[in-house]
Amino acid sequence: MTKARKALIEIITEAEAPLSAGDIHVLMEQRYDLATVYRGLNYFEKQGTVESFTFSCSREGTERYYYRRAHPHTHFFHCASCHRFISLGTCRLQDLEHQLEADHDVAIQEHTLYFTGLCSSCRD
Amino acid sequence: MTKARKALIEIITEAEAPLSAGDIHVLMEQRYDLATVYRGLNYFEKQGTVESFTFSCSREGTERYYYRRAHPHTHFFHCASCHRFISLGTCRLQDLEHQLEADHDVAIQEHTLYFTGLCSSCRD
DNA sequence: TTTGCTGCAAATTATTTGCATAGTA
DNA sequence: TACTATGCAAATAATTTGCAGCAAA
Repeated sequence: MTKARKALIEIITEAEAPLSAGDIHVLMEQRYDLATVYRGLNYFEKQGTVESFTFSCSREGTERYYYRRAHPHTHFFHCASCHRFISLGTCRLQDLEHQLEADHDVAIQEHTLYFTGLCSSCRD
Repeated sequence: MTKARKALIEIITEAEAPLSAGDIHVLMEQRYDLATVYRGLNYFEKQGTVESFTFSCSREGTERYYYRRAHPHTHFFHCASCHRFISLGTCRLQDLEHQLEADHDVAIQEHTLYFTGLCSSCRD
């Protein structure tokens, strides 16, 4: 475990919302190369410590966002106005997943789910 | 409505699975420029005729996949072995969405959901 | 010492855009 | 005719990779 990876996983663990590679690079005060950030993210994702989803937002463009994996894992809501992510607590898709497996004869291993809309502050 | 857009929406409408811009370009036998395909896709997505999600697959890399919007809309399962998309019928997230709106005080406008795993042929 | 990580720079790839031309209403 | 889409080529931007040097075990 190198300094760069320690810093990386610490930042992800303490973040309350998913972060892009660029976000993390900035939070590290650019002490490590962007390529190092990407390699670290891929490493942790392969380990299963981190998971990610690709998200498009008019302001930020399309980027991959990374967050610490929990069990059961978490999904996020993205506010289209203030562009913040809000954690929606633990995943509630188990029942649906089992129904879909039965109905369509597939074995589901993973899913990606996120929501967009307006948060309470931006709705008013 | 131009020829290029007619061809584009016809291909998407007849496809049983989401297609990438590259897929569509090939299905058009490259009669139209890739830039034209992208512009057409953005046009139809803004119209609400088409929707899309960004999907990463080891074989294909990260690409945006487009499909015809239905009401209620559809989600897809992607087989990690044969790399085919399977439609999972109409969306069953309404109840969960309302629960989440109540629990987290947000107004959900959209969601993105897809599953990965093994299809029945590849599971054996 | 040996293996694997990092920095740097360059490559890759999906997607977008500027501009002149062609097509549509 | 007037407006908008298309083709082509170049630009963007996120992410990956080769290679040489450095750090960790």
